[in-house]
Amino acid sequence: MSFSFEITKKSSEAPLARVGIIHTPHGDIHTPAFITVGTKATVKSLTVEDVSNYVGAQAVLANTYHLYLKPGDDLVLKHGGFAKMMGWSGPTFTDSGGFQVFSLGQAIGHGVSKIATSEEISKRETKEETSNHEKLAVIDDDGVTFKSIHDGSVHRFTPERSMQIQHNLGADIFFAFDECTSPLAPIEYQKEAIARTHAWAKRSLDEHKKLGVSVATGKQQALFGVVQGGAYEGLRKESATVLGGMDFDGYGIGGSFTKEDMATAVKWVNEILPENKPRHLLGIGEPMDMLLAIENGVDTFDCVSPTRIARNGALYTYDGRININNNQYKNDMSPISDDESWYTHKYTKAYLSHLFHSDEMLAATLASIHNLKFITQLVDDARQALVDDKFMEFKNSFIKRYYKK
RNA sequence: UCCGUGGUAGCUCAGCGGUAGAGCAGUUCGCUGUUAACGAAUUGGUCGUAGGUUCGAUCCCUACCCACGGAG
Repeated sequence: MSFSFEITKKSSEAPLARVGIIHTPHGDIHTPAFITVGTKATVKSLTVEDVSNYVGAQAVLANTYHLYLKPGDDLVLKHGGFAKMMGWSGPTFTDSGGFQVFSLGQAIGHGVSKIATSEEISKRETKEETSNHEKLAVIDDDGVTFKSIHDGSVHRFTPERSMQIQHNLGADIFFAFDECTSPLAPIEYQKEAIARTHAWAKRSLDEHKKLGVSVATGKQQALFGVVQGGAYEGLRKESATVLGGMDFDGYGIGGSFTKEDMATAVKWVNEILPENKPRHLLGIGEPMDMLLAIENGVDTFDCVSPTRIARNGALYTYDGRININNNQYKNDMSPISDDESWYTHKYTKAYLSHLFHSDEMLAATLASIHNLKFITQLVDDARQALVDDKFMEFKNSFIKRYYKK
């Protein structure tokens, strides 16, 4: 089976929202779907059985930069791709390394997130000057020079190189090499950056066509272009128009956003992108953000948040986020999750609290299973609500309960 | 019984004439295409007890109590 996308239902309530199926050589993805992140070919602290049986994940996303450095894409290739290496038989994605352009470049050392509040953006000058940290990613028009996070060795990524590595990694769906910009970058810089990203998109596409099927899997891979443009309407629309005109199999919506109106930026883009191709919102995974994005036509998501905050003791619940490390849970005999069908129903909050306070590895595992299940289930439920023409009701009741203060 | 060393935050310890600090633990917050089992903030102490010297003692002196080591 090769790659294709079919829309099985358009929402009667929101003009951009839809339900669909992404067909890949390794199975179908029912959309909207949350894609679990496994950066280094592992969903941190979980086995693939946890990921499929307890989380119910449909697909896994790994990272080009990290696997290229360790263990090396040649070694991943020897396994027949990263999915085989990690024992995952379902659909897979790889990110291109474009996010590391930001996270190891502008972001490093001064705690800038790709999502900034409008207040932070208005104070951008003061924040940008505090760059006493050496950048590990330096951009030029042809590509990016990275310094390894492991040993400082120098590595060169170009669109072509990213494609070659991703062909070795063998994901069903992979992304063009792009430049993820800082939300604090001024519009002049964002303009330069999307010009680069568009040129790199074309080069990515050309190289992918030249390479043919994945050497790792022998399967045809689907390439998604990545829309940039930050929080600027004109740039987002321009990027969607330019990339939408290229022959990609689908689209990633990447880059930085303003916290308060991410959904607006998604809407600008999705009104322009070809309707019949899937849209992946890169690196977004907070409940509210996802629901608004689904409403505005996003099909898939990936995000490190569920697993990262899990390892640090934060859990999603339908009544909002909790920190299981808090004193009140030491004696809380209620189950981690209320739903009896969830794996984490069998354990008490007091037990998980104990595991965290004792620095036990199982703490990360149970918390990660729980958070991934929560987020995956949320998107699955949203999909069902779309099918049932009850999306707005579903969204509003979830938000009312989750964000009540 | 004698000699020695030491008793400072819950723990391990630093400080040494001007009424105290660190790390960890504790408490709380933050993490959105993973440089993250990470980062940040913050609560804890009449410095073993009782005297003495001194303008002033956690610090110097004496006695006592406790712990550890050595001798017997």
